[in-house]
Amino acid sequence: MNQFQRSLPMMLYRTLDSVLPSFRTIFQEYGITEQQWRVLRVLWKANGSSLLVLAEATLIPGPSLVGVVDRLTRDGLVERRRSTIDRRMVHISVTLKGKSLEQHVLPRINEIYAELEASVAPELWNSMFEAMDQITGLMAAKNTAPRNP
Amino acid sequence: MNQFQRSLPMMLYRTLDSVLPSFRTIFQEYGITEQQWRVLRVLWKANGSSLLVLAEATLIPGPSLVGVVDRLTRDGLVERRRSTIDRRMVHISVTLKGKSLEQHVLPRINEIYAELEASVAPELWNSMFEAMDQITGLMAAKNTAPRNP
DNA sequence: GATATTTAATTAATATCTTAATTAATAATA
DNA sequence: TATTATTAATTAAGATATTAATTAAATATC
Repeated sequence: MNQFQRSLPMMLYRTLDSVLPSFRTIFQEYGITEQQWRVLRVLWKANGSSLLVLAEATLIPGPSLVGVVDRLTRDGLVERRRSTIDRRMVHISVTLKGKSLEQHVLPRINEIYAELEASVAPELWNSMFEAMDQITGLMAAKNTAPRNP
Repeated sequence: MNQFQRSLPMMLYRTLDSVLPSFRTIFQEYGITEQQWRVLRVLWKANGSSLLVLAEATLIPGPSLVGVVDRLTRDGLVERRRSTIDRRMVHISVTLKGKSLEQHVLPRINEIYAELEASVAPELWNSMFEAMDQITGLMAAKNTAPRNP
């Protein structure tokens, strides 16, 4: 494989492409998308998060998140609530229906997490995470670099 | 950070999110998108590839690739050519305009590849790649598992 | 206290992804 | 050969990404 195929972005894309189908199979059983799962996954632990907080926690860009929450609302899984303290903010909370998915989906997903982790030697797995942490940290610092005033 | 944030998919997404902006800045200078870059990057080395081959090499799904090639054609960077041997196939080749981008874009991108690789200790970098290779290989095997006839 | 600046959410426009279905051509088989 | 199956490309429909602009509310500044 050539330089391009072994570049960091392509390696990351390829790895994602290889692992996502296993998760998607499960999401489809419950009629949700991968992005909807991510939103629910955060709300189960941090119900009532604002859209901005949700965007950061799910890595879903703001403009996309609006649509994701629209469809979750349409399907009766979450509710929008305008903040009374700061009326610019919108809090999202799960409905009973949205909450009830947790006990069904989460165990299945955790199972796959475990399978994946078990498929690589622990030191190798940890090295991979450490490398990604370093890269993410470095790039984040780069994008917060001092700017001309 | 909790279980979810440290899951493999989220780690991969986060890493991609951290490195892609550096590349996109460059692509924008030349008026191309990240996907268009990937197609051109392959064609520069393997001109005349079929759509199917391009899809595999770029990791762009077939239906998306049709649109990407449409816009590359619209912008005069590539051309479609129906195969005379097997008329189901379409060969894509770069125009002079598309070829000329190579010497401008490629060095800039390689520079970033080098910066990224230099930001992590070599053994750690290699471990990360090895881990991703293992995972990709394992999942690929899983999806090629024996099926009931 | 009026104006300017910043922030959270949203909209808009274009591009891409995902899944399923379709079309056209080739290959396989009775 | 006629039929069936397979393959390459495309279309279709809904969901998401990307970038820029907009709206409304809160803060800052004078």
